[in-house]
Amino acid sequence: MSNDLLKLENQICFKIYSAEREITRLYRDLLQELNVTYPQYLVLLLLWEKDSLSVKELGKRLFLDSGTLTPMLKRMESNGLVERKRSVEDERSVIITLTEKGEALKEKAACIPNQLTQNMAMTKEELIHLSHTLTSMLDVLQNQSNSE
Amino acid sequence: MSNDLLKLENQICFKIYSAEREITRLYRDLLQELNVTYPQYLVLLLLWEKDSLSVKELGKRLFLDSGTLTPMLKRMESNGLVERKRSVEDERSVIITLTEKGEALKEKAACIPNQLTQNMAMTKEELIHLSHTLTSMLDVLQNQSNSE
DNA sequence: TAAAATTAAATTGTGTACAATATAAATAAT
DNA sequence: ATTATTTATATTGTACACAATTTAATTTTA
Repeated sequence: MSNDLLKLENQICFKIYSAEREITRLYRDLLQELNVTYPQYLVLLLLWEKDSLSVKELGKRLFLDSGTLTPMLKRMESNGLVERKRSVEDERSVIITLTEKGEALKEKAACIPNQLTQNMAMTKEELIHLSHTLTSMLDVLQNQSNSE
Repeated sequence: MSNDLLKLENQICFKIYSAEREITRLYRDLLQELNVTYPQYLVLLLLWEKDSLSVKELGKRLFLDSGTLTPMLKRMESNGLVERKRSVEDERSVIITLTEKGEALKEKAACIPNQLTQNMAMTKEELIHLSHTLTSMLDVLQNQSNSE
């Protein structure tokens, strides 16, 4: 393999690593008013779409385990955004539901995607192509980690 | 703006967030033998290229501040990979240099980019295009954060 | 040159991530 | 039905990441 290609791949990984932090920073600014972090916002997005999800379901959708989710959901609970209740049918499961305050944040958050897209300053074509590239990359990477 | 576009942008940010973690996981597996993390590997890459860099210089290249670097470099020091010494010319600066052990890891790490590229399973054309897209995105985002 | 401003690291505190392990509930197997 | 296995969370410990503040050294400025 050419040295150029090795360097290129190194650069791409570093760029993805850097891009993730830049995007998190963008969201941090926009989410400051809502007093939530980007991962917490991701949880809210799922709950706004369909309230009442188990920790397991959230973890499956966000690719996060209970070691990350449990303390995060407890923080969201103590901030009054969600409630955590053991499922009646299956006492192993914990069901997360939105409080009124958590539900109400949806309106406040409505402007965020718009602002973010403006900050990213990419054409629709670029966005679509990038999305496709990342999807095929994730398909490969996530299948690797699931089939271990 | 169309709702599709808003959703698309949401998805892209989440994909970048997910891709970063998948790549970190790939590196975690490959770097396990070297007993370093991906951010530590990034520091080593810079030092292997040019030994003796200040914390400030490392932070500038990696977009990390002393709050992240100081404890990380201390861990690398206690693992015997680098040395930390106050600069003689400017006592505010701390200069990081490789130990023999840190220098020796370079050989062991030689196979990593190759293995990683195989795992990413992308064509050279895709890699180049992705690199360009991320570069222009980072140019915009990082200039925003620097010009605040 | 003495005071003010700037700079480079370090420190403190909060919030992810994740490996490894523990715990308790549900399901499968004998 | 009892035991074994699996499953869903929780816990523990390590390592980033970053905002905010502190400390000490260097420059700038009055």
